[in-house]
Amino acid sequence: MTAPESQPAAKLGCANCIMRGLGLCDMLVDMGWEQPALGEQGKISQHKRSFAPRRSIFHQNEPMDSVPVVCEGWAASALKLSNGRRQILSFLLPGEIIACGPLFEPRLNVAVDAITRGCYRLFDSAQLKAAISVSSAIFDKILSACNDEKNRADQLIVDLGRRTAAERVAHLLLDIWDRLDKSGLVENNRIEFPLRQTHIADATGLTPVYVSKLMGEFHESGIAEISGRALQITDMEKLRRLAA
Amino acid sequence: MTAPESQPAAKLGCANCIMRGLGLCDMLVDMGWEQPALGEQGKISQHKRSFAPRRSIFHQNEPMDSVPVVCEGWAASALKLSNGRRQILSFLLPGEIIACGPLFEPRLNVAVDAITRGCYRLFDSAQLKAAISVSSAIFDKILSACNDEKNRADQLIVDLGRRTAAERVAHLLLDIWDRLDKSGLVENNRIEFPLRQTHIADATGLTPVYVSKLMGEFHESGIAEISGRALQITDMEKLRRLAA
DNA sequence: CGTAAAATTGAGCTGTCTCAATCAATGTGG
DNA sequence: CCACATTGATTGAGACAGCTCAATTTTACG
Repeated sequence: MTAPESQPAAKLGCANCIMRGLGLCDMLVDMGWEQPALGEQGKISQHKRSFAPRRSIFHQNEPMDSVPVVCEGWAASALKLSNGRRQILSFLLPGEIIACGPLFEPRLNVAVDAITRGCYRLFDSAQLKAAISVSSAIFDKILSACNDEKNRADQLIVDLGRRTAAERVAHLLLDIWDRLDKSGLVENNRIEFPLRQTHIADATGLTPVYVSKLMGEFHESGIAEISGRALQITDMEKLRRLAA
Repeated sequence: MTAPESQPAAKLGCANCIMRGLGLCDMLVDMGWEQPALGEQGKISQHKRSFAPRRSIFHQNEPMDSVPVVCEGWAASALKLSNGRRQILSFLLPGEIIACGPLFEPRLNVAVDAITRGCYRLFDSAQLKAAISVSSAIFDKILSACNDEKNRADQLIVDLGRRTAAERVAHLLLDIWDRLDKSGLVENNRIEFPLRQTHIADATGLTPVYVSKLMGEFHESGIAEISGRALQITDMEKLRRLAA
């Protein structure tokens, strides 16, 4: 399925990213990706595809020669084990690079699952690399995005290795909260929050059943609550203290 | 303390790395780091420092404007929590880059602790970046080293989130085994193995006490054994099966 | 409105931790 | 080269955080 695309939509047709001031799309616009220096026409070829909720978007180790970026909707990158278990590595919010891996090797090292409906774009790896070596601004932007990816991975490692279940969940909620906050998506102390408890469990190394119990406790003690498709943090200070 | 350095020692004075065919030092030699194109004199400035066993080498978030590389000895990169717990992110073997972080931000995002005695070198970040943008071979080598870092982090995340204690330990042993094997450092089915059980515990998110019990079981069932400063794998197939 | 997906609840179990004591190994100074 | 000091490993008893299984209710969605 290809989403309808009527107008140029802020050059890249990635209006959403630009609106939200996030990530790669607007970077490529800002950084002059249209310069003739960058190749024939100066265009970095990119395709737009949409995805349906709960569907698999990419399989683990799928061959891939471009860098995928979420434009709308939420997704998760994960690794899957032979016994059917999965570990979510990170939640992918609109505007975020799904994985930098394909810049350096010809495949995607993770699986990507859709959470909501949405769409993504593919930026050709070779052309991106060319752009990187031409513009030191693009170099910095893209590579520090990879670096952020690594830093978040490290944080998750500490969480899983050395924190209790409650701390991990608290951390996850705050992480997502803060990311959306930066894009001005907090309204009335609430954020859109389409994650199911299964997602939280797979991201924190816990069981859905136990996540349910923890969220129940969070609710009881007036810390935070998920309902509808939204998360409300009712006692931020307590939550931050909990996350240590 | 600065280690004595009598001869040029294979250009970079990093004979050990070169001998073992590992990592950054020999890359810089191979890739023509001496080309005049790379700057005044074409030299990437680098300093050599030694470290004592069990000492802290770098503190978390220490300001840093160069990329550190282990030349001799073993070290570990870790994150530390306020409650005194630590999570080891990776073990650093001779020739390996300690962290790519300083290429992209002016500080080291992790703590680094020595395991054995040894030494490391610092390569100036700015000069490295210049080298990267000049040579696409250096670009590929360094950035795919960062990419490997990320891939290993992802593996660790799955381990901590979705595997049992025994599986994690098995994985760790095999990981180190395979890395040393690639450098031809397996002799008589044994490798040098200077890790204490505390290190294994901090890397796997377990307790030293429990690691001791697991290693006891591994020994009992003829799978693997640590003694002296060496690891011997007595039933590789069983161990690999255990690691799933 | 009906069906599938998600959340909740309770009972019982187990993997891993804590605490504490002991023993072995390693390193240090006299 | 020995005696001591320090660091690391082992063992056992008991506790508990988080899991499994299974039944039930709630929510989401075509």
